[in-house]
Amino acid sequence: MMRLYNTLTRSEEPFAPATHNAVRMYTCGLTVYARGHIGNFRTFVCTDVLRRTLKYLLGYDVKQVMNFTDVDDRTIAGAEKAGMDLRAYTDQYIAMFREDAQALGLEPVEEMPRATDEPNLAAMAKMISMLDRNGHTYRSDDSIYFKISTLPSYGRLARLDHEGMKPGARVDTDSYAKEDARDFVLWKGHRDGEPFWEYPALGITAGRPGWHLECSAMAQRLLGDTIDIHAGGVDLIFPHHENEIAQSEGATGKPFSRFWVHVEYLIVDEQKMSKSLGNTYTIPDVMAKGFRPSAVRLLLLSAHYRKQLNFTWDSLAAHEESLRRLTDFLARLDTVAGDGSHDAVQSRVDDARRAFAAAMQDDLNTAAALGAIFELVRALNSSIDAGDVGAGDVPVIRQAFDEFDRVLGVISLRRAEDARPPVPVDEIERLIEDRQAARRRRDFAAADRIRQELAARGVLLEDSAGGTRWKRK
RNA sequence: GGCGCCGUCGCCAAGAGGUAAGGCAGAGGUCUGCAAAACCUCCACCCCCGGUUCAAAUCCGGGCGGCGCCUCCA
Repeated sequence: MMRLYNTLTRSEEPFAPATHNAVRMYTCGLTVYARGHIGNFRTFVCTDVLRRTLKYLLGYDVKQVMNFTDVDDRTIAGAEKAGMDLRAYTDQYIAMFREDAQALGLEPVEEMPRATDEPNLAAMAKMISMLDRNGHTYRSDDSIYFKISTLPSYGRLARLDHEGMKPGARVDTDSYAKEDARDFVLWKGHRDGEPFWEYPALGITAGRPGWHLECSAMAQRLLGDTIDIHAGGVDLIFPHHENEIAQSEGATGKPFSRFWVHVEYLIVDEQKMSKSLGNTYTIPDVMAKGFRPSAVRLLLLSAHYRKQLNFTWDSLAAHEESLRRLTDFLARLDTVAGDGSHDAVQSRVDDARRAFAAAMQDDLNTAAALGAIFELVRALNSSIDAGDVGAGDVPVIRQAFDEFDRVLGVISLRRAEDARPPVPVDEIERLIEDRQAARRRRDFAAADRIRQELAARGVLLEDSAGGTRWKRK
């Protein structure tokens, strides 16, 4: 059974879904007022690996919801500034998210709801009316607030004591009128020029949803009252997730999420990467510097998800190299010539599979899992050199790597990139032919020239006994 | 003022009582027309000081240093 750290209890706990074999998982997605940066994507890559571990390693069915926040102060301000309709404005960033998600090999999740989709707004309105009925709300200045004092368990996730945040704590200076500074808004009263919705039958006058409400409502609508895992970045623990719990549990009286999983920050130059600090890099930024998304994915998985990871260009370059080691090894399997199969190889592969699975089940220890893979690579490279690997072993080895990669999703990603080299494949193949002819007539100057020209265009050639292979730089 | 995390080789990073995985970089070697790849060898008393223990990178106490949350934020 997998062990997973639960922020709610601040400890690792054995994880299994509450019902049957199906995991219901919600991930807080992106607010679509700008292109997501690789810090945002750290969370999404980690939750993707969690999802894949649950699915492919543990055999659960996974139903995952990841939302887009497409109505809030920033999206509204951005749309206004751009002179665009809110929906059209946020569409752009959703499209970019999808591009980047694909580039990083994120497996599509089952649902990607937007806050402003009508069924979601209706669900939010319904949730407010449930909170009304349970006495958790009040109205002020056309807005609707959640009254924290009505919910004694408030602050349990973030471990905040109700009185604790006094001197030095910055107080929310929201211009909406609240009875208590710590109360939060469920529904913001309509202001000129802003989009609004209303549900008079439920006593909800013109306005728009507060940020926290959408996640509670959409999670409930699409996954049910109690879900198995709720995930997001550590920065969401407070106030976002705390408030989600207040809303959902205040409305239903049932526990909202059994596990809370939080991914630590990606930092850059020893500071958190965030849009407000202006130190962000996006996938296009990374590609413009000549790096590939697969290397970003590997970098993001190179450290445990609950530890801060300091992003540097040097470490991205290092991961480009280590990924190359992996793909070089897999390419080498094609050249294995010997016959038969070997027990020693099989058991070495089994050891690695066990180590990999154990690491992933140990609170998603991707760094240790990668260690197991690289140890296997060296052992098998060594065995190949010694002639101790036969053609009969190759499928077993490939199967193991397929298994690793279904979970980590990095090798297949790199292979997809490799399949689109900067020089057309038929041209590469023709040049290899030309070069082989030159080598046969021992015209090494001509052969080297061809290799250098291709290298300058981003394609490397490697000679071996079995022939010449090419790869992307 | 309150709460929390972290400090392991030049860089990245596992390990969480039994004597330091892995990747990148580096040095020497084998192989090769050359190059690349690959392999072999080399490359760490785990921030400091105390304590507990037969045994501590791992536990406890105290320092020092870094980061984060309590405000919008993945």
